Formats: sequence, structure tokens, C-alpha cells
Amino acid sequence: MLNHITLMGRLTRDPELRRTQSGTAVTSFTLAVDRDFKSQSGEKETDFIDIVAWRSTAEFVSKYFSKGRMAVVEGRLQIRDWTDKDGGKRRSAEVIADNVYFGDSKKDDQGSRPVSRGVDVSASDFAEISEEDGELPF
Amino acid sequence: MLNHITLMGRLTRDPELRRTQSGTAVTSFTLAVDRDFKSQSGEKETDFIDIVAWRSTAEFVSKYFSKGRMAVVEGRLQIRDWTDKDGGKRRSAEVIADNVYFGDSKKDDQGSRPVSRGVDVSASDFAEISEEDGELPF
Amino acid sequence: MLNHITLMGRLTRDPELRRTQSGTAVTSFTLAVDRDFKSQSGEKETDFIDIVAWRSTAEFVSKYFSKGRMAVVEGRLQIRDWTDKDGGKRRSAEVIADNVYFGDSKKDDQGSRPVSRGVDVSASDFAEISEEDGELPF
Amino acid sequence: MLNHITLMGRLTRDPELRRTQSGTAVTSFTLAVDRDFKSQSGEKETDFIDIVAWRSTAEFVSKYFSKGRMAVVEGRLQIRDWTDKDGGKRRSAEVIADNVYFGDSKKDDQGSRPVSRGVDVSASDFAEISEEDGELPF
DNA sequence: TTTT
DNA sequence: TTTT
Repeated sequence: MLNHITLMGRLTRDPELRRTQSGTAVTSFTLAVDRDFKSQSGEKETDFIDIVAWRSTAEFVSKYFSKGRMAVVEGRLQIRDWTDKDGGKRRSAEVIADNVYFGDSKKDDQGSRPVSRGVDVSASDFAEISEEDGELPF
Repeated sequence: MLNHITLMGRLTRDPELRRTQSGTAVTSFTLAVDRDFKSQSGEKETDFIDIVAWRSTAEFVSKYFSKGRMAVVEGRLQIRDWTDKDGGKRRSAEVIADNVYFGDSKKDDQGSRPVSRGVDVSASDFAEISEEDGELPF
Repeated sequence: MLNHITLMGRLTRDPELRRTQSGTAVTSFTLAVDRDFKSQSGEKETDFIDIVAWRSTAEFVSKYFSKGRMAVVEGRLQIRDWTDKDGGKRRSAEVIADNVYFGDSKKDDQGSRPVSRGVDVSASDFAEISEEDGELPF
Repeated sequence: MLNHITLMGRLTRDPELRRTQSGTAVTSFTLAVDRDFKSQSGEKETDFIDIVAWRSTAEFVSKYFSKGRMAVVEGRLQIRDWTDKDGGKRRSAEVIADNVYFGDSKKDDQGSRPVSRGVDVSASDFAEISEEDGELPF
């Protein structure tokens, strides 16, 4: 049945490429999607939406996207029930991504990508990157 | 930010119209949205997706939709964090409906609607209801 | 690039199944999509949107849809430039359908389908066709 | 009826803000939307899709978008029939934009915007404009 | 007709 | 938890 969602938002962390036992590529990440209105307290509200991508889409995302980048995601909403370690019933909502597009320009995060890829960085490097992030124009 | 979802599925129960303290109409229901593929065990898989509608959309849905009817819903996916009665952190995914359309034809549930509304109807009552239906502006 | 459209409307005629020289199935039809508002003159306004479907989608549509049926179409908008027989430059907009769903119920057009296929049918033929319909896998 | 399209592409020219006789703001522009596949000849294919925006969306677009910028557009597909100056029947497809989002980052077209606005600017003017941009609420 |  |  028809189930199609389009989202635009920023990745809250670097996506990690994993593989199933049979070797299928899969990655998951969270998109911070701002609501257009502010709450009564005047605060910006944001939905943190979990995304899962498989196969070539997973490889594309984990290769070219990193924390803070804006992404446009097309996919399908799935609801998954599971049991937590205390035996509690839990429910997750995930968007299974069919297509992921860049929502900003590459230059923005030049230099940040290698770091975000798990390279050993010192605190001072990190501070620099934070400042650079502060200059993002949105 | 862009956040748009379109779903098609059947209501799992009758929607109930409620009102906030300030009198705003609101209704919630669940849509059973079949996945297009079957699981390895050969079973059909279905996502049960919670929908919330406000104001005139809430009134429209609670008036004309009932359990089992097929609906097409356009809206926005929101994630809501809350605490359950045991103090556990919970997360809900809800689609806030902007528009809801019929996805099947009125005749389908002839007879079921009055019952689902809790009204005891006879065949003659039923004719009346049909006429009333004929006045829907679409 | 992202290009996704979802439409709901009625077929203005029966879709005809055709084949390319290489045998690929293709069908085209027009969807009458009402606008939600009326014009100043109070008339209903309708967009007549051309749809093209290929391969299994074409076969599905031409087999199960007919004039007057409500359909939900997911696809991609394409613009095609061509030259008319007088040498005039023309531009067409077509939605290339990825998925087509029923937007009403089968019973609605019982009896209309055989006629709309241009076949002269008697009541007994009609019963057969109804049985055939009963075998649809959804 | 359901009629929702989401597009991503580049503006082929600067949008011009116009006004109806009654003063309503309106702008139109064309989005170049690449298809994901290449034609048999190996050439990239692109759909040039006409967009119309009204009121505050028109003002937003004409203020902040210019030729070459990537945009994400949500809207509705409308078909308009009209007669050309030779009396020929013509048909246009237009997307009436509800929402328009940036699909790339501001820095990309720094320098092109002031020019594209037809304003004669010096380097110092440009600095001012940058500051003003910094106050955009997104 | 856009752009990387 | 829906339905054919």
C-alpha cells in the first residue's frame, strides 16, 4: 500500500556502515527535522527521525554524508515492535530510505569529514571544528 | 523543514472525537498499512501507524470514517517523547494529518457504519443514512 | 534528482495496452483530479493529468482499471517537447507511474467494465467476469 | 483531491516578483530537474518544470533565490489550457508551490545574488547584504 | 533553459 | 490492531 515520506534535515551523527551476516550493507542515522513553528515557550521544536538505508543507498550515505550535513530523504515509514532488556515492550518508527540527496553544498563541511570518520583527533582540532560548524548559515 | 508523508490503509477502529480543554477538536486512529512484500515465513506484514487529526479534519474523520474503511492520509511525521507510568522513557511516532481522503467506496461498509456508531438501525433507517450520505459535498 | 508526485482522481477513459516495437508493455490514460476549491464562477475545477505506465504497471492498469474508476498514482513528472503535424512546437507534461492503487471499491463499477471494454456482453458473460474479479490477489 | 509533488532542481533564471492588479505577489520560475538515468545516446536528460508561487512564498523566493540555486519545492500540479496568439490551443503544466526550501548552501552563489537582483553594488554593499542574510530565521 |  |  501507498507509504511514502519525504524529509529534509541534518544528520545528528556520522552514519556507520554495517553488514548483515549475509553481507548486505546497511546503515542507520538520525535526521533532525525542524518543525516550522515554535512552541509556546518560544523554543524551536525538532523531530529526531531514525532512518535506515540498505545496499547501495547505505554505501552512498556512509561514504558521502556526515554529522551536520543536510540531507533530503525519500522512503517508507515502518513500525517495528521489539522487547528491551528488561522485557518491556517497545515500538520504533523508522524510515527505510529509498533515495538520499544532498540538501546543502559540499564545501560546507570540508575538513570535517575525515575527523568524523573516526580519525584520532586532539581536543584542539575538535574545538576548531566546532567553531567552523558554528558558521553554518542555517 | 520538509516533512511530508502520504499513507493508504484501513482504520483499525472507529475514530473518537475528543476536545482539548480549550475546545479544539482532535481525533486519533491507527492505520493498518500493508507492506508490499511478504516476510520469509510467507506472512503478510503490516505497519500500524498512529494518526492524529485536528480541528475540521478531526471532525471530518470522526464523522465519515469508521473501522475497516480505507483512507488516504497526507500529513507530517512527528516524534513525541513521554514517560510511562513506571517512569520509563517512551517514544511515539505520530502522523499529524493535514488531509484525509476516502480510499474505498461508501457502499462497502453499508450497514457497518451505523453499528460502529453504536446506533441500532433497521433497514429503513439505513435508507435515510444513504440520503444523508448523498449530501456530502464531494 | 527528487521528483515525486502522488495523485488521486478518476480515469477519463479506459486505458489501452500497447507495446513498443521491442515488445515492452505501455499504457497511457488521463486522470481527472479535482481541485479543492471552486472558481469564482462557482464551478468545480479539474486538472486532467496524463499518466504513462510501463511494463507490469501497464499490464496491471490496463487489466484492472477502466473509465470512471478512482485511482491513486505515484510517479514522476516529465516534460516532453515534440513537434505537431503543422510544425508547431508543443510541450507535454506526463506523470510516469511507478505505482497505481485502487482508490475506490470493485463493486462500484460492476457492469461498467465489460461495456467500457467495448465488448458486447450479456448477463451471463457478466457473471463470469465477476468470478474472474474474485481472483484478484488483493 | 490528493495532488502533491516534491521536486528538487536548479533555477534556470532569477525569479521576478510581479503583482496582480489587486496587489497579490506572484512569481514564476523554471526548475531544471535532472533525471536519474542517461538517454541511450549517453546524454543527461533534464525536465524543465514551471513553478508558480503566490503571496509570501513568492516574496520569499524572489528575495532569496536566484539563477543556478538548488531548490526543493513542494506543491500541486495544475494543467492550464490557453490560446496562443495564432489561435492555437496550448496546454501548460505548472506546479503551484506551497513551500520552497534551499537545496544548497548560501556561500555557493555569493556575488551572483546582488548582480542578479539588478542592483549596482560595490564591495561594501555586499558586506551589508551578507550581514542581513545572517539574520534569516532558519 | 540549470548545475557539478 | 485493519481488510479482500
